[in-house]
Amino acid sequence: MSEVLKLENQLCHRFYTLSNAFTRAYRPLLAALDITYPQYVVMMALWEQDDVTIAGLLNKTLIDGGAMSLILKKLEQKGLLTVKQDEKDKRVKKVLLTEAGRTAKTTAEAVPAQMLCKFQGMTADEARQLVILIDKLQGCFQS
Amino acid sequence: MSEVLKLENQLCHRFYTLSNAFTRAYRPLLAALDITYPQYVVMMALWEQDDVTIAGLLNKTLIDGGAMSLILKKLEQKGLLTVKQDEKDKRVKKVLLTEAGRTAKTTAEAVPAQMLCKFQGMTADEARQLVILIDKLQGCFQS
DNA sequence: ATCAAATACTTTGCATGCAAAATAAATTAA
DNA sequence: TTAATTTATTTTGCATGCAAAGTATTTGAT
Repeated sequence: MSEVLKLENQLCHRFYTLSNAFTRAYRPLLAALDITYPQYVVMMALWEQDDVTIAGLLNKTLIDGGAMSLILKKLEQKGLLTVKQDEKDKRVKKVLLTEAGRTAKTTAEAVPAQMLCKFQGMTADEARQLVILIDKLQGCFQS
Repeated sequence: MSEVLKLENQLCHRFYTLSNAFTRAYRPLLAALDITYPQYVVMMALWEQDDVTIAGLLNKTLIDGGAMSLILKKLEQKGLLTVKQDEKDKRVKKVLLTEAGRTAKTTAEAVPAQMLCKFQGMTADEARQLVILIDKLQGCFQS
């Protein structure tokens, strides 16, 4: 049997599995905010920098463009943000946090610590090393 | 600004991003087989071990149960596998590769090498280290 | 033997992710 | 200036992923 096609030898399958595991693990933690994981990613981007274009959000989050349209509608319905057209360039839309959206950040501050609790099996050094290697892999896709 | 909510500090976002990048990168490579990435995962599992139950496939691939039902239907339509009921326990279904399914493995053998071409930026040692650390992280979710 | 609890799968409803087509507006070229 | 092209965003059609509900079949307990 060829080793190259064995599932346990696939780096891709590890990322597939862990990405899904993260999404599932975040769900209960995000229940207090009533948002999904991708919506949380958008909110994190906005908490860092407000009043950005949708293209800017796409670049930062690397979320699919089609999905972003829906996600922004959902977050707008929940009252966490608003979308306004740019005055100068009517093609462009700017995304702004509402007061509720800014307030939600306080609730969200508790989330990362809760997630970190699950990772007692790893040392801080190992986690740092992991990030370095993943970023190196990430670089392989850009080029 | 609290560092804990910054997107670039999130391990989860790296997995999210890379998992999606893998799926996109596989698409052109799997075009010859006319299957999607999750379908490829199922096929890899079957090429390793044939005549398994659906529960067995779920355990091995960690694909969602609901999704698996659809994926097996698609692969059956494509003529790569068949599903038969177990004689002894009628609740159980066994998944079998067709001759075309087994033949497809030959075509698939070329895929891993093509994917590896993209990772010239990483040394084999770094890749090994990455796998070790990811598996350690994986362990955190099981417990 | 009979009924409740456990198993193995499938179905459903909602939320993306992906690629490609469609819109609308701004920019560039002729 | 007008038409062709580019840019920003949305829409569409298909394929999952997730949780929960639904089915069918077996096993277990009384």
